[in-house]
Parts: sequence; structure tokens; C-alpha cells
Amino acid sequence: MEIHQLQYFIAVAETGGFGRAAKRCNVTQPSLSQQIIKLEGELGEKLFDRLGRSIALTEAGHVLLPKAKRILTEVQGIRHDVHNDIEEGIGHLAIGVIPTIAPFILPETLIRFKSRFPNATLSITEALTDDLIEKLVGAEIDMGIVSLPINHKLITTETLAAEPLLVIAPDTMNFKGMTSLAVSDLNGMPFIALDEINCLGEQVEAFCYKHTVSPEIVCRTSQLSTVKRCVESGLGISLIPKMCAVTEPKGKYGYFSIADHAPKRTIAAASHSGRMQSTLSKAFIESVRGVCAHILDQTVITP
Amino acid sequence: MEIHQLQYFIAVAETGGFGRAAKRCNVTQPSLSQQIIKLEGELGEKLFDRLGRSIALTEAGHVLLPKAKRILTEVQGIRHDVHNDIEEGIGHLAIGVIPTIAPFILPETLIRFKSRFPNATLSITEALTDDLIEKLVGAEIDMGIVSLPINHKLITTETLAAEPLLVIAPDTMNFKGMTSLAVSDLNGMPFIALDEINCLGEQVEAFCYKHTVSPEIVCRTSQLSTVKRCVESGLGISLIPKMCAVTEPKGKYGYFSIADHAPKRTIAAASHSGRMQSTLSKAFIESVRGVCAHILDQTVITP
DNA sequence: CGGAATTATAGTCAATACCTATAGATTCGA
DNA sequence: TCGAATCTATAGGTATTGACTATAATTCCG
Repeated sequence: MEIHQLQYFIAVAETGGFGRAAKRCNVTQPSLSQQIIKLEGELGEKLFDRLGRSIALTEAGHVLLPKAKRILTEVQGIRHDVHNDIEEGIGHLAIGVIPTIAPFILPETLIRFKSRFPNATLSITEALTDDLIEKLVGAEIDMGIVSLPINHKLITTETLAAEPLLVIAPDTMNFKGMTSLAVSDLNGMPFIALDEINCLGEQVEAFCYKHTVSPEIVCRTSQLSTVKRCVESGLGISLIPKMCAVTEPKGKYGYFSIADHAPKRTIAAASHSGRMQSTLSKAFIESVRGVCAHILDQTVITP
Repeated sequence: MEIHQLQYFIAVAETGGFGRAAKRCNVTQPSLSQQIIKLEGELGEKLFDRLGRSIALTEAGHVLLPKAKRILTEVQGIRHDVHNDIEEGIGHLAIGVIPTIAPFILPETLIRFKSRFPNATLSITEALTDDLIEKLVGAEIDMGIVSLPINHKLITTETLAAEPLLVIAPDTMNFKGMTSLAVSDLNGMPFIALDEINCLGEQVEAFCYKHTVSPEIVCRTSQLSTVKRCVESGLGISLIPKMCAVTEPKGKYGYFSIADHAPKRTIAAASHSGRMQSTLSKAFIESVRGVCAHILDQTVITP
């Protein structure tokens, strides 16, 4: 059974004749007759009673007609739907975000995205960079929000924001009253480090190494919120991304920028080079970009 | 767009590869590839991202997949539906009945038929024999319940019942006390005739002519109920079908059979010779046959 | 880098959808 | 009742196209 056969069938039923139907379908009458006969053979039922002047639907024909019409309507609609649904943002998007970004941007991003695409569904995976890359390659997720650099030949990245890393220090320490520090000020300071399995942990480590700063690592945790808690307890200082400083209520600690060699991380959207970016994907990226800009525009430096 | 293309598309989406899909569809991989490419061309959108090891649905592919599955499911179901719906009596039946039969058999017939085929829809046309034949030939109705004879080369008839015609006479006339009459008793009697456009009118006329009986026609009406009313008023006698006598409450008149040359009419189902009789049609015929038997089994002859 | 796996391309073949011409059947009007 | 008109089915030829084989190009993995 093929779609053009159903088309012919409907044409015959509606025009009441093979000849007229053939004209409507832009084929000759014998061609159309053959296809109808073939369809009848496949269904094992005659579809029309060929009376002399006109034709009448048999019982089987009566059963088939509405079903055939329905199918044809759906087929006709597919071409438009494929385009319209895309434009109307109907669909699904699977996103991955690294843990040192997720909690700060997701709430606002989801609100923005959902209000723009109420008919889209989202699934969010929070995982470390390497996991996200693997999932991207395996097409388990459509896009990852990560921190650069990413080095994988199948992954393409698009920069979304450059984010300063700020020194967070407890009120009990003697940075109080200063607005900015120099790299050298970190030397020998007690330091709360983020575990290196987080890319942020690596980046901080790299920053220190590059500027030959050697803080004294007193504690290593795997979550930024734990880092903050430790700092608040006066255990030491740390370097945290600005979005983490902005989006949470301030406690007994202050934020300071480093004046001479300001550390930063680059937030980017990562996707599979071989896959087309969907409309939803692109829109989500813009949402994130907007949220980052909004968050990073705020000021938190201790006065 | 053809159905086998949708089939191939679904197979690729579900097996995650062109080769595996081809195996499932019993075609070679190049054939399947070509059809997918053709489908993509027709839709103007790529449906898959061909990654090295596997494939991923594009946005358009994601939109198409559920629609394609739906269509295919419906197509798969058609073959069964065409047969099952027929067996389950889903469908429509257009019936025509002549006015001198309709009011007496329809109520009971419809009740029987509807309880047997609750999912069928019925449309009833009440019209004179010639009209019904015309509608049958034009396939406007599927079957007619008429009185024989029918002479039309395109019409086939199937006898349902032989029905006596009874003399109806007002209580005021001197048939009182008799149980049966002879044809000759009608001679010169005041007679309420049914209009000849009804076949029953013709038949009565023919009966009288055949037996050289000449009742005196005092009135000609077009409905049997009017005939009865007139008889009840004492205007004269008439000949009416037994079903008319049985199914209505008795008034101030009596029924008498004619002993020597009992007049009767033959009730039959008429249909177009070139058309297949649907299951519903056949079932309806049986319903009518049953109702006729039940009605004509009763006795109304004045004791 | 070589071998396994996967998709795309090229060229050929065969099935089939389509066309022209015509036959068979039915209807309608003279 | 006969012939013209109308309609569907059949026959035979053509051309499109779906499918096959063989192979190239690419990716992935050891």
C-alpha cells in the first residue's frame, strides 16, 4: 500500500469516476485504474462497485475512505509541521552543565527559556566536563555548558562569557578594608581548594602555578558551596567564580579582585561538530549568554 | 513521500544505523540510503546527523518520527480494520421504504437492528416505489423495502413475506358477524381507495379488475391512515394490508378475509444488481423478515 | 597505522508506474 | 432498437525508479 494509491482512491470516491479522478491526479485513467485494482488486491476487498454510469463505494470502501483521508491529511501536514514545529519551538533539548556553573545560571535561564518556548521540554544533566564531552560525542545530550578550554576534535565550542574569579576571604582575615589584591598577596595564605576533578579546580591550580603563587592548601572539597562554608568558618581564603559570589546571599566574608593578573574562566557552549544545532539549542545558548551578562554585570567587590 | 520511505526512516531511527535498518527492512543499505536521502530532499531538511559510528536525529527528524510512526500504525491497521469493521457492523446503511409499509414495520425493525448493530448508523427514506428504484439505481440508497412486482433490469429483489390484504368495514355495515367474505360481496360496495401513485393502490385496483369486481369508489386518499379514518366514519369499506390492521389500535370497524380469492401483496427487499450487499444490508433484511413474520402471525379477523 | 564498521557513490538491472491504443460494457437519445 | 457517447478494463510499450553489486570514503578502535 502506498500513499499515491490512497490518493487515487480518495479521488475516485470524491469525483465519482475513474476518469475524473485520473484528471484530478494528473495521470491517465488506466494508470489510476491499475493502482486501484492493486490496492483492492492488497486489501482483499473490492472498494468500488463499478456501475455503468457511476461508481458506488462498497462496504470496504466506506470503511477505508475516512481512514485514507485521515492518513493523507497527516501526510500533507508533515511538510509544514516539520518546519512549523521547529519554528514554534516544539521539541526536546537535552543540556549538560558542569557543577560549578549549573546552580548559578540554571534557575534564571530556565525561567527565560521556558517563557520563550513553553512547548519545549528540557532535560538537564549536571556532570563534570569529561562526562559531558562523552555524552556529547554519543549524542546523549545536545549541548554542554562548560568552561574552556575544551580539546576534542569532535567538539565545537562557542564562547558565552568571560568570568572573573574573585578572592573570597573571611571577615576575620586582614584583607578587610582593601578593595583589590595583588597575586603575591595570596602567597602562603591558607587556601580552600576545589577538587581537581572539577575543571575550575584545575584552572585555579594552573593559575597559581603560572604566577608562582603557593598558597597553603588546608582543605580540598568537591563543591563550591562547601568551599564557601569553609571560608566563612575562617579556615582560609579561596578563588571562586563571580557568579557564585553574586547569586548567593552574602555571609561573613568579603570578595576581592586581583588587580595585576586578574584570573578568569571562559564559559562556553559545547556541541558535537557533526550535528546540526537545533533552533532550541541556539535559543538556549542565547538565554545562557543573557543570564551570564546579567549576573556578571553586578558588583560584589567589598567596598 | 511514500509509505516505504517512512518505514525506512523509522527503522533507521530505531536501529540507530542505516545498515541495521536495511537488514530489518529486507533491502540493501544503498537502497535504503537513497530513499532516506530522497525523503530528506522532499522535506527540505536533513533527518539524521551522520556521525561516524552512529547516527542522531536532527530536529526535523525528531519532529517527523512520531508523525511517521503514527501514520505507519494507521496504515498497518487498515487491512485489519477493513475486515473487522465490516464484521463488527460499523458503518452506514441507507434504506428506503414505501409509505404503505414503513409505519408498520419500521419501529420494531429499528429496535431489533440497533440492538444487534449498535455502532451502525441508519438513514431511512420514505418514498414511492418509483422514487426508490431511481435512488437504488443512483446508489443513493443501499436497499429498498417494497412490494412486488418490480421490473427493472438493474434491480434484484428478494422476497421477505406474503401479506394478505383484508377487507376493512365499519361496524355500521352489514358484514357484522361474518368471518370471511367472497369476492363478489364487494360488488357495488362504497369503497375508499388508496391513490394509485401508491403501488398498493394499483394492486387493489388490479385485483378488482381481475375478479371483475366493481366497488363504487367514494373517496380516494393518499394515506392508509386516512383510509382507515374514512372507513371508521362509515363512508365505505376498503382493502388494507394486514400489517396495517395488526399494528394499530382497533376502532369502530372490523376486518374480514376474502375466502375465495384471497388478495395479497408480496413484500421484498430490492437492491442494485451491480452492487455488493453489505453485511449490514443482509442483516437489515433479516430483521425485516423477522418483524414481518411476527406481525403477520397475529390474528385480527373479526370473530 | 591497519582492520573493522559504517555510509555514500557509481553503474546496472529489474520492477513497476505510466502512457497510448483499444476493447468491452453501459447509458442515452434518435 | 440501433448508434453515439461515456466509462472502465486490458494489452503492449516506455521510462521512471527502487533495488542490487561493487567500491570508495570516512570513522573508530586496537
